[in-house]
Amino acid sequence: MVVSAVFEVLALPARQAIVERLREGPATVGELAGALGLSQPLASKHLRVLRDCGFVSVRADAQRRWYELRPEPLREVDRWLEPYRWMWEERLDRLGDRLDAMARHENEEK
Amino acid sequence: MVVSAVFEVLALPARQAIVERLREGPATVGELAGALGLSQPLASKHLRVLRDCGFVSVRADAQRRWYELRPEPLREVDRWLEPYRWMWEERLDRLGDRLDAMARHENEEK
DNA sequence: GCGGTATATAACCGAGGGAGTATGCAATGG
DNA sequence: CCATTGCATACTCCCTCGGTTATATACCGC
Repeated sequence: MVVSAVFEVLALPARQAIVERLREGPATVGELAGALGLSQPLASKHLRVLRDCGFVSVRADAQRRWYELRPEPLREVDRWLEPYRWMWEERLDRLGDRLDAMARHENEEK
Repeated sequence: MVVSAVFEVLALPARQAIVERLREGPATVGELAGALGLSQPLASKHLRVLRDCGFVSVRADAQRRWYELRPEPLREVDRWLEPYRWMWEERLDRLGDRLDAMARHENEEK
């Protein structure tokens, strides 16, 4: 999965809203459509895109489909962002601090 | 600046490539176009979009225009990502044992 | 000045994709 | 069984936007 595809998915406010709503927990198509003011087919279409990109997983329950948020695509964005963080995290503005951060990262990875 | 607009900018591989190239330091339009295989007008148009969204700033030097990466939009993405990080980061030790255990349980179910 | 360079912008075109409508289909519960 | 519910898909319309071409503007060296 290329990260630009992830950005493309999030570029649409409707899809971003779905992702944000799913942070609260799994939801069905009808719930999402109702909460976000989308028609049911449109919600289904967006969810299809989200599913194809790994943003969500589906679980069937009778006629209902429970969509759940998956971490991987957002994690990819997080990783893509990594080499830019020095631009706003002032703890790294000195060379010594960079090494310090690397050491901390090692520890955090357990 | 809405974060979905930031995502929209990065959704295009060409613009994402410009951003990545500018991580190495400022560059002129011609340099960027040459390095990324874009026509000059296209590079200018993408840079216009990037400028309108605060991704880059420009400095005039004779006929040259030096474009430089600005942190703010990417920082916005970083902030937007914040409430999702618990999904893949294990650093929940500060939230108490109960939440920590719940998160671990979630991960193991995958 | 004049040619050459570097960039921005306008005009135009074509494809892609978001949104609506209609339909198909499976599972449900009465 | 049959009407209803919940969802997915096909089809269509149409507008946005990426990309090319052409042109305008500003600045340099000579």
